[in-house]
Amino acid sequence: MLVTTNYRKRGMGLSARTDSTADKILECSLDLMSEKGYKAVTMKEIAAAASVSEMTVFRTFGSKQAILDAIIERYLSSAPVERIGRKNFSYELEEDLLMISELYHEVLNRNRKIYLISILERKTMPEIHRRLHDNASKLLQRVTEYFRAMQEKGKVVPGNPEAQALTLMRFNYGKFISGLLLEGIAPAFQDDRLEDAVAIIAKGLST
Amino acid sequence: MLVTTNYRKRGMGLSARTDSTADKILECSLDLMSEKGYKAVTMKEIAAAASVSEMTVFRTFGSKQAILDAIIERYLSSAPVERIGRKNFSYELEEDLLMISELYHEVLNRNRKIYLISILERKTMPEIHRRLHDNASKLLQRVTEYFRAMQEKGKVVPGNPEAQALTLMRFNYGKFISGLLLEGIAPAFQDDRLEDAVAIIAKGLST
DNA sequence: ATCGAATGTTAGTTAGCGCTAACTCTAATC
DNA sequence: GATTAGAGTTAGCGCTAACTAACATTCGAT
Repeated sequence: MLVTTNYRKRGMGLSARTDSTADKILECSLDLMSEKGYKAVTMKEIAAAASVSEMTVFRTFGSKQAILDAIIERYLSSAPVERIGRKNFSYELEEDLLMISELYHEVLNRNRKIYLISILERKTMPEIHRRLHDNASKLLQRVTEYFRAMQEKGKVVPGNPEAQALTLMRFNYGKFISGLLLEGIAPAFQDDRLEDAVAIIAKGLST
Repeated sequence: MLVTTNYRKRGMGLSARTDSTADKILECSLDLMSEKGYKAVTMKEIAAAASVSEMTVFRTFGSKQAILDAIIERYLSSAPVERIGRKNFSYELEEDLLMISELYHEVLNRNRKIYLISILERKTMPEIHRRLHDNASKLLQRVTEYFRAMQEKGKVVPGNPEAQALTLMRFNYGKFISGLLLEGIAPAFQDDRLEDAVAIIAKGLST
């Protein structure tokens, strides 16, 4: 009851005061939770990581769950999928596919840690995962439309445009996730250029 | 000290008795841990899921960690990567890439739940993740060799063969993981044929 | 210099979890 | 029929984590 914590009070208000304490706590919590999962992170750990007393964490956010909520609200940016529109296409296949892929990786990387949390907590808090997925679906739709248009122009091989879009996007997703999950476990590949892979896929799709 | 649990005693012995109790516990633990992560699963839950008393779980495995160990030992099959050898290739590009992709998916799906655990616990127990990764690396090596050979035959476009192999494998990985993580969250795509995507990639790689 | 807000410190409470102990029940084996 | 192994029941120990309360300290703005 009346759990209007300090954080909420400020968060709702005109605020915009620096409040680096809450920031630090959020960032450290994001780091920890994306590594070990919500349940496995303790308030003590969070406090220590943020170089703050445990009490401060409770005073600032009120509860552990509230921290996660704040993280989502703050860091899960409804990515710039909108930036892909007809206007941006050059209708040069390879060029466009590279642009799309780069944008997708930008989105994925921006939400890197959120993605990890969403994977770890996909069963306990499916909303997070669903929100990210919805975003990806929108992007897939746009790319599908693009392929449909390109087929009409005779610049892309006939076929189910959604399947074509999926081929491209799944490659990109696979590249992203494998990199994400292998961080600190295996060394990254050298000479791992996105352009090369996109060129292969573009060639496979061109007429 | 002297923690030779019942399980170990039996596991080491000539055993092979049905022992459906231990089996049930292991299976249910695998399900639960692959959904929520090791830490978030309780012994009570496991016992309930296996329709067994909590004591039985402790008597059978001795500890929670021992259950995870048993799961790994039992279910993490060092996959049939070996089944890909020069012998199996037809050196018809599309045909071979499909065969490779199907095999890869078979391996991934066999270890489905283990994969999930390895993702969830990649920071707390990196060995699991590393073992799976090593396996994938071997497969990647074989595929890389294949592309090198095909380049020599003039059947594949010149270029870094590892990059070419990565393009194929990452697509497959992306397809697998997205399906895995979206289980129960989003509906699967209809008309989602592996052959179509492989055909695109094969075309992109062919001379 | 004073006041007040933000933070620290300390000492709890509560609840759940991993795990143990001791006893009971059941059913197949000898 | 007695033995025994597998499983259940109950009680509880020790610990840790989330969270609370009360008091102390710091420090910048007035």
